[in-house]
Formats: sequence, structure tokens, C-alpha cells
Amino acid sequence: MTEPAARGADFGALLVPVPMRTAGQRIAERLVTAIALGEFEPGQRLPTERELAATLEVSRTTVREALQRLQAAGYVTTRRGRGGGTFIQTGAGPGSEEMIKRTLVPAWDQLTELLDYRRLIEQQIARTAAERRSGADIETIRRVVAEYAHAVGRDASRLADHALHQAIARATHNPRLAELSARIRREVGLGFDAEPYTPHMRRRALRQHPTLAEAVIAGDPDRAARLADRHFSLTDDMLTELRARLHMRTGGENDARSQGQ
Amino acid sequence: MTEPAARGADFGALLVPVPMRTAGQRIAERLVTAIALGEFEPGQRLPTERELAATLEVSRTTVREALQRLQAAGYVTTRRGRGGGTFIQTGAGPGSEEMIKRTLVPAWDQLTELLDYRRLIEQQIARTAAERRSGADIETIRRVVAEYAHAVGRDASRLADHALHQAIARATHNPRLAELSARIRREVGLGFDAEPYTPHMRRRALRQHPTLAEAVIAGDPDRAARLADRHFSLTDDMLTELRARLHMRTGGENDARSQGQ
DNA sequence: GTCTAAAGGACTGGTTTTTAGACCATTTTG
DNA sequence: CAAAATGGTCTAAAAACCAGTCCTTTAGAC
Repeated sequence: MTEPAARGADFGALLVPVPMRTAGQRIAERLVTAIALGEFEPGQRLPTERELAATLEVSRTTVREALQRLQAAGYVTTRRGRGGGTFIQTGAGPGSEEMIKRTLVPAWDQLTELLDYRRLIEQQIARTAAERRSGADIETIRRVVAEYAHAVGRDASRLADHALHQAIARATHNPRLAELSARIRREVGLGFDAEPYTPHMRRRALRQHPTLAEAVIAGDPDRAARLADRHFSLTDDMLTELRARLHMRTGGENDARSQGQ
Repeated sequence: MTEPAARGADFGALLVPVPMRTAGQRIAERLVTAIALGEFEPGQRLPTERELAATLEVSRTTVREALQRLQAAGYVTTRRGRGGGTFIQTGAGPGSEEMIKRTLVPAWDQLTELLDYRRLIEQQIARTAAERRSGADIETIRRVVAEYAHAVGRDASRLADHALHQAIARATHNPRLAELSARIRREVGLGFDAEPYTPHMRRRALRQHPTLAEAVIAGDPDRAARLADRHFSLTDDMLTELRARLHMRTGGENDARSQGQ
């Protein structure tokens, strides 16, 4: 569709706006989104400014700029001194829901598209893994599934989840596919290599993981694909719930220029 | 593995850099994507630098920086004077693509891996397209298949082939998947000296294309996937041909099934 | 031909953003 | 109390970006 016209074609749609947000703004938005998706528990401490600067590959000044935005918006508080740091503000009031909406809505379509992308890729990964897994793969997958069952707490769960999907991705014996999977998962985590997380989701994942793993181990591609498809729609469901809870509308809402400060 | 430290969450291993791309880089990437997706016809003229600066809301300096990147990478050429401008490079010119080829052309085992990767991705694309294609998609696919049959010569065939697979990729209604497909096809094309074409291959494609298209149109995911799988497993022939053409040696025989990282 | 308009190319000066680093202030821990 | 770990502050320099001016090349009009 959209055949380019003879001359003076319709660049319009695909090549127009270039938002020039500063690094501080982008980092702040990323963190707000992460908070909205439940990446952090209330009261949880973020890495130190110096750590963040190092891992985000950005100067500490920039990190501080982002954190100060969050602080001003009431998402976090900071404490000085040893053992201090930046802490997720517990029970961000209804006032900050507005902020979440403002940050989240413009990115909504993009997020949905990304999750769909991941679902399709992971589906194919599961299918291929079921076709190609070797004895060593089976062993690894078994071990990792067991570890997931024992993991307690959200961080441990995330690591175990990551390990399982990585094990399956590697069982495809195509490094590029495995790398793609890892990259998408990282992106979904909004830079935090972690999924949106709720206890409810963990229970579901806990049920689904062994089944998926068994399908791969058993060498049943279609079943593996079907299960992966269902498994990776978890996040979709969560987003839907979030949208309902925030009474968000994802229609036009094309937030144009909000040149703060 | 990577036991979380006693204190606080193990962000250290999980955080990922925020790439601080400059505006020039981002614009260049956007254009490369659009070109890879076939948004432009070869030889087509982009808007003038001054127009681009206005519509992208950046300075002309920044636009020029982006365009110079594209030029250096061989995606576009520029002509000065009245009626001049920036033009999409018609695929044939291997002159400036030499450099890209050098960087992209993988070692032997990596090429094998790349082709396998493509096969898996395109398989999933065919499957998804068969599930999601709309009436408009069907129309486009029908038209493009017909065009392929009429195409004569190497360039025309290649363009028609590209058009068909792009039409199918778009029928997935996931832009990222379509982009991935385009990127892989481009990389494969460069890896094969931009001419993976023999009369024999064309005859085969001429037989396979309508069948694949019909499966997508008919909405038969499994059949579409199977056909795509077969279609994209011309790899043996291609590899043999490539080896002959480039007098390549298979090098270190790094088992492509290696568990990198 | 000559002239003019429309393009890219090159430069200048100035503002904002980002960086790297040193140093200060505060708080916990040994 | 001393050490260590944290956020807070400041400065100088680099990089990115911008707005504008002028130059060079080229096609088309006269």
C-alpha cells in the first residue's frame, strides 16, 4: 500500500517530527514508566547516582538532573549520608497518576507494538527450540526451571525468568535469534532487564514455565509455540489492566510540545 | 549465577545504557530504516535540506550531518545546483557499498548463521501474515505477485522479489517485524554481492512465490510457514554459488552452533 | 550567450547540554 | 572518633545544536 507518488512523494507521514528531549528528560520518563509498570516496590532503593551514571553511560550530572525531576514530581525521595540514596516514594498519590498518564500515553502504541513483536519472535523461538534442542539444552532448561520454582522475591524471579527464556533461545542454536530475544527483552524492561511484575503474574508464570519447557523438551514445536504465545501475552494483559485502572484513552492524544523549563 | 548482593537489588547486572545518540544520528537511522523498508523509489529525491530542517524542526546543520552519514554509507547521493538535491541511491552502485560489504560480509560460518536466521524469521512472518492479512494486503500481494511474473532481468527481478516479501511482511501489521525482515534481506543481499540471482533461482522463485502468496491470502498459517521455510532454504545453492564466486575459504570452521557469550 | 533561481557547501558566532572531576556535607558503621 | 558511603555543589571544557550569512554549482529563462 501507499505506493510512492510519481514525484514529490508523501514523505509526510513517516519522516516528520524529531523530539529533541534532553538525556535527563528521557531518563526520567523511562523511570516513570518503569514505576508505573510496577518495576519497583515502594520504598525500594535505586542504585546510587554514581552507579546509575556508570551503567547508563551518562554523566552523574545528567543522572542527577533526571532524579531531580522525579523528586519534584514526587516519585522518589532522597536521603543523604551512608546508606542513603534515592527511594521509590510509597503510595504515590492520585496526583501522580496524572503524571504517569502523561508519560505513558504517548508511548502506548509503541509499547503495544513492541510487545506484539516480542510475542511473535518468542513464539518462533519456542517452536525452533523444540525442533533443535540438544541433550545439553534439555539439561540446562530443566535446571533453570527448577531454579525458577525456588526463586523468591521479585529480583530473583526476574533473574530466573531471564535465565529460562535465554536457555530456550539458545536451544535454537542460532546466536542471532538468541541475541534478538535478549535485546527485545531488555527493551521491554525499559532499560531494566526485567518484566513488569506482579505477584499474580508470577503465579501464572510459575504455572506456565514448566509446561512451556516440557513442550520444548518433548520436541513438540506447535505446542511450544502455542504456549509461548500465551505466556508472552501476560504483559499485554497487564498493560490492559493498567490502562483500565488509569482510565486511559490511547486515541489521538498526540502530545506535541511540552517544553518544560 | 550472578547472585544478588546482600544489600538492595541487583541492578548492576540489569541496567542497560541509555544511548545518547545525537539528532544527526537519529535522523540518519530513521532514513535508513525508511529506505530499507522501501519507502522510497531508487533515484527519488528527498526534500531539500532547508525543507527537511523545517519539517524535522532541527537546524540545517543537523540535517546536513545526517545526510552526510547516509552519503558516506552509500544510501544516497547528492547533486548541487538548481534541480539538485539528495537522491536515493539506486541499488546497483557497488562503489560506496564496498565499505558496508566489508563490514557486513560475515565470515563463512556467520553467513550460514545469517541465512538460517532469515529462514526462521521469514517463516514466522509468513505465518503471522496468513493470520492477520487484511483485504488491502491481499490486493497488494496479488498485484505484486503478478508484477514478479512480468519482471525481466536481474534488477527487475530483485525489485519484484523485494516488493513481494515486503508486502507479506507488512501484512503482519507489525512494523518492527517488517523492518527486521527488510534489514535481514538487505544484509543478505550485501553478503551476496548484491546479486543473489541466477536464472535457475528465478524459475524456482517463480514457482514458489504464487504458492506462498496463495497460502497467505487463503489464511493458512501452517502452510504459509512451511512454504516460506522451503522458499528461504535456497541457502545451499546460494552458498555453493557464493563460494565459487568469491573463492572463499571456509575459514576457521567455528561451529555455527556455538553458544556464544 | 547572460541572468536568475534553486539547490548544496562552508563558515561564524553564540547558546544549551553534557561531561569529567574535584570538593563539600551528611549520615551510618566499625 | 574515624572511615566510608552517600547525595550536593561547583567549575572548566567539550560537544551538540542553532540561526544566520555568504559562496559555489547548476538548470532553466530570457
